[in-house]
Amino acid sequence: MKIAIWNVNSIKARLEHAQNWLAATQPDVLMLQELKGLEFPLDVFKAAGYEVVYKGQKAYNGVATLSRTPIALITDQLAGDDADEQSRYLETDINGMRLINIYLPNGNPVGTEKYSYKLAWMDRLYQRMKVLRDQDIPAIVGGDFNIIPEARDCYDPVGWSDDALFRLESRQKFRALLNLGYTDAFRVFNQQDAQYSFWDYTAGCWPANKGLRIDHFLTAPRYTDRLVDCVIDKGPRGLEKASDHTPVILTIGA
DNA sequence: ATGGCTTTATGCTAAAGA
Repeated sequence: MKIAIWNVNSIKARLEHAQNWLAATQPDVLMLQELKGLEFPLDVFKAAGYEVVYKGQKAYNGVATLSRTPIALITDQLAGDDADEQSRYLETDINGMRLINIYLPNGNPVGTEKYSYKLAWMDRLYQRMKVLRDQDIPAIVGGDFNIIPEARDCYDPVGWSDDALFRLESRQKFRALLNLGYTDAFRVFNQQDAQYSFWDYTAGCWPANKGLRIDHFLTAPRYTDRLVDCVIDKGPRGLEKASDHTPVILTIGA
């Protein structure tokens, strides 16, 4: 079973890329982040053979989960803050698998309410992932975590040391998720430096491979045991009018 | 190098992203 994640930075702007990539890659599930709109082009993806559950938002955020088999929506709200109106969370059940699509807040600039929102959001995610673990509901959490886990996941770790994506406080909260028993699936298969999923649009970052690894899959032990592969597909980032993120693909066996 | 691009919006400059 192939499960993919991709921050498309506007589904409207990336519609053609997404269609072409789906047709070429044929994942069973695709979890999209940063739709950047209230509407979602359902018809296009239904015609391609995918069921869609999504939660949009005007201008910002937005997540969608596409599947070739039926999707049941568990919740589109991350527990812990009823006043949170940002569309960043989609928890679904697909064939008995709990799949959670997240767009974790960026958090910059540090020291603002954006940063405290990020940290609080990570605490809420921790609580949810703990509840699922304690209730023996194995989950796969995938998406744009906006977290650089380690120095080898960043082209300039010193320069990024006080950024909300890499500062110690953020990384500690990411490690706390792992220490619940979840695994950063990519690192099961690849120990190399400079394996990035995002490259800034500004001049030279993509050709110079100045990137970040911030799009992740965290797997509960039951799924970690079944991991077959986890790869970054750099292809889409090299296209004209690309998203600044590229897809990551998880393969899981029976 | 001080975001050097890219996207969206009760839009034509500002805000957000990472």
